[in-house]
Amino acid sequence: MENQIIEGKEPKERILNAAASLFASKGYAAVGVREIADLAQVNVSMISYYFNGKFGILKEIILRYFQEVRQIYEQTWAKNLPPEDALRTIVSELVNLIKNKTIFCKVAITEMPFNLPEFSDFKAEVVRLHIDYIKQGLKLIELFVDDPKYGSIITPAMISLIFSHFLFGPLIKKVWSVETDDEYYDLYAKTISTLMLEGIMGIKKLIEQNNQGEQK
Amino acid sequence: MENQIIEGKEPKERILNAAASLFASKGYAAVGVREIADLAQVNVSMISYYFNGKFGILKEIILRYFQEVRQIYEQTWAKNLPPEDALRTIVSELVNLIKNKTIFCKVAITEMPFNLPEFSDFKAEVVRLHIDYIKQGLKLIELFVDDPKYGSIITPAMISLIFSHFLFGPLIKKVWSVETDDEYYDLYAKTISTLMLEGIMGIKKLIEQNNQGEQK
DNA sequence: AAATTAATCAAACGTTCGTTTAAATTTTTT
DNA sequence: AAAAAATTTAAACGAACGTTTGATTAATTT
Repeated sequence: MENQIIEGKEPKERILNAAASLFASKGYAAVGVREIADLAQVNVSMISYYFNGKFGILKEIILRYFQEVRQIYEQTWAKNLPPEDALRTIVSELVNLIKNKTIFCKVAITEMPFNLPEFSDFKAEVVRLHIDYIKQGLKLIELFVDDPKYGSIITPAMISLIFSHFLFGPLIKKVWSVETDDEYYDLYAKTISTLMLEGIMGIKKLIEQNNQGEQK
Repeated sequence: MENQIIEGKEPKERILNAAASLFASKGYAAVGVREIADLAQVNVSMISYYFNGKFGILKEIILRYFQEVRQIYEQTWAKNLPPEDALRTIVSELVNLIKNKTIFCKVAITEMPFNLPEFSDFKAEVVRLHIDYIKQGLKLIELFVDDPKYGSIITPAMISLIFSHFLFGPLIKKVWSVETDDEYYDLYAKTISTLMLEGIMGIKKLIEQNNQGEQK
């Protein structure tokens, strides 16, 4: 992930892209505003001018991420697909989103587990803002396995599966090198969705076996 | 994740625990040494005395994590289990490790995607140090699906599955609340390993179907 | 008990942090 | 063309950063 000088475009977009690149590489808190300004080739006070401060950049990135994800969900629901196809489509579209906007998505997802004070409030607000389609996503899982306990396990699992290559892939890269072209990401999406679906079917079977065991 | 004042024990352990708690909550870079010292009830210069500085704490945490994981792998190989049982055991043991040492494991795993300069060298060294059992872990996946492309997808997927509840669970908690007792984590381990195994079997089938398709 | 080592402490160091301020410059509007 | 608005700039602010330093205290060794 090279931190190339961000050229062209408007200063605001340059700041956003520079910051995203740096946040994805080092994490939000480890990046200073002067570093962002240098990379974006702007004056440091422009960060306050355009984004009301450093945190404003992070907010913008995360809002954009959630907006993109929302769009994918909404477009998939609009197709009225059967559950399996819906899940495959969502996974495929999400992988595509992450592939095309790796940096933005990585920033959003890697800041999720942290509870910085100012960030907590914002995170709660974003979840509230998007709660409708998050719930619809959960309902999709419930079409397969209708039990909150399993749902609460499977939903985070699905998120992390989709992101797994982008978060942990580089670490494993030390062991082998695989060409990550478009074909790879197609295979990735197919593999992840297969893993999800077959896994969920296996869990469903497990539950049914347990229920039969309990009826005897 | 409450940042309780860390009492008792030796100062060194108190610093370690305080730091781990704060790193897990906010990320390494967002935590200052004075905050750690306050929480651990020590003088700030003791961080340099005992750990040679802030980064030394992070190194210690990550080394301990990898050591624990290594132990799990080694104990599992020593049992000479069939592949399915081996995978289930590893998942179950890893989930248990993370449950019991959530904070330490979370710190280790959430810093993985970042490339802080001093951290990159250390990360590369840790991977080199543990490369033998990392490779054995990859071989376990290859017993199911013997193709580097799939292996390079499935292995990060397995890591992220195991951690999914601990990273993204709190976010989903806004939607529903589930009692996370010991029974929950047993179910979690069983669900994750089932999802993995059934998913891998599904991918295996997919590959075989593709190979049959290519032979015609 | 005295000497040595280890642990703890307060203060300081040099640097960096994000934000603010007011002036200068550029762009847009009248 | 002049006025207003927007953008950019350099400098400064107050705070925080991680580490170092040397003194003090406590623990261990002789």
